[in-house]
Amino acid sequence: MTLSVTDTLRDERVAFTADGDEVSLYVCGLTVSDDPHLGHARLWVHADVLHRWLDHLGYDVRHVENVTDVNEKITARVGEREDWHAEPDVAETFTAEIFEAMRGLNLRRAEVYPRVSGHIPEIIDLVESIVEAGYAYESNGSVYFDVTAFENYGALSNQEVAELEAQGEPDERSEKRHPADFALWKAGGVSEAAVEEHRKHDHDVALPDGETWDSPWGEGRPGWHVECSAMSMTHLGDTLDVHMGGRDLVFPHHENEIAQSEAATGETFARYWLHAGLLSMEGEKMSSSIGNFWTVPDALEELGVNVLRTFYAGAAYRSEQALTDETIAEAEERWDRLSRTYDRAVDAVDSVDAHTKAADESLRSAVETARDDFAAAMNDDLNVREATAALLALTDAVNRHLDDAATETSAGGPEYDYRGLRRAVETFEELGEDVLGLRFDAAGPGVGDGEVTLADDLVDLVLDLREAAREAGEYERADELRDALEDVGVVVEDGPEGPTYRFE
RNA sequence: GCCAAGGUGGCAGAGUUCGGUCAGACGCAGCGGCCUGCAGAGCCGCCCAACGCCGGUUCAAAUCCGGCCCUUGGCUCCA
Repeated sequence: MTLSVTDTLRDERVAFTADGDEVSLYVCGLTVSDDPHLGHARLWVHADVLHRWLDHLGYDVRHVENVTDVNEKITARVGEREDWHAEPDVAETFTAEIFEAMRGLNLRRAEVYPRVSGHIPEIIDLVESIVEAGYAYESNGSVYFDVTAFENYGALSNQEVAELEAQGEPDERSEKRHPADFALWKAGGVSEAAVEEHRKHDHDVALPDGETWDSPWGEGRPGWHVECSAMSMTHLGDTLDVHMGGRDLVFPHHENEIAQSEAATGETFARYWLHAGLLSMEGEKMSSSIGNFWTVPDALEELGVNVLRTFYAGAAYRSEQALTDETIAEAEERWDRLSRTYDRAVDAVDSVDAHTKAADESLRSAVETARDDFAAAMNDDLNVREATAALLALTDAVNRHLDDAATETSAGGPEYDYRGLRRAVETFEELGEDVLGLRFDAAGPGVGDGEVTLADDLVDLVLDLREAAREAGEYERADELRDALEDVGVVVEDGPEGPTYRFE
């Protein structure tokens, strides 16, 4: 059983292979001009799950994710805050924010997060190589890629060069030989028009023109597309294994990356192109420019990392996914079900009855089935919903076993299948935590982890009073206590072994 | 206009690579039962129900081919 993925360039499902144990993964990262939102997080999480699954399969993953910190949208925000004196100040603010968001999402760290501002010499070298190879030309201090010179231009997005319309700003189009040629190096600073266009608020600061760097063609700024080529080849070599990004980047960004990189090296740029579907909200894609977005910090605060990641695991990476109240509610239910069952199983394994030897063959075979189904689903183009379904099927078996063990017990307490339960717990941890990136140990949103001791004691105190009332048949009094606890966010559930509670 | 991705039950969402094992999973919502003092959680069952439309290939099509309609994305910054 091997991993297969959907490759955009070949436009089909293909078997994934790597030379040796190492896999290079490049994820098209963010332009740090705004808060990261749940659309960005969707790509991050799916890339993270791929990273984790490759780890699980025994590969050594070399993961690189760029940070675009040179961009006219960033320049446009200079002066919006008092400490934003220049482009790097704005970039620094949002870079810090995305790193924090990534930590909150429980993402495996990339090996390196290269920044454009730290790779200007590499970018200039790459542009020079492209010019020398005859695929680019200088015009008024700018350098443009000649799309007619690159035979396979359009292969990724299935477009004919003749059909393509002009790219770039109107004032640079006259410098191009073909309207679809795109800038590798732009002369001068950011144009006033570009800053005006991206400016969100009126403020008094004079229009900034952004950072510029010296180059063989004079002062200027790198083109957007060439940055990714330069940074990925710098850190991962001429050919990388997996290039991942949002579907909205297929054209022109990724098309141009292929053209630039392969023009310069003559080598295949990326062996597999994976594109994540977009996240929609109210029928449109979630987008900073449309304004229909939910920021990652806000969503983490409100839902927690587990509900979010369960939500993302509800649809395949390459599909579109809708964010609605219903789909969020579904994710909450799915996560609750997983975590409640996990907690029950852990409690049983840790209980004084854990040493009992009763073997439940249906539990044990359910665990192995879940593991097989999970792996099959992941290998099938990272079908995370099917993989989650395998874990949910396991919750059925675990709960059934726990129910049976509790009811069929004779004198000495429930008879758990210790080995079976332990294997189930390990399965939740290996597949749910290590692969899907869930955190069974993490408290829900709004509840700190380290400070529950006093709260626990107080809840226990109230529950003791309630149990006394129940034993005395004073159910009205008992229900009052339960309602009072619920009012402060403690949900009480009676079970065969007495009441349990959880914080909401 | 050109390119791409889609259109599957009340919702959401797999399946299309390799036509039959699929008018199927998982889940949400809903209904019934067990359990419970009640509730919740859990378990069991139900949900008579859907493959955008038209045509074609085939013994057989959600899956392949052709045409059409609709949605979303890209062609300008975009994960």
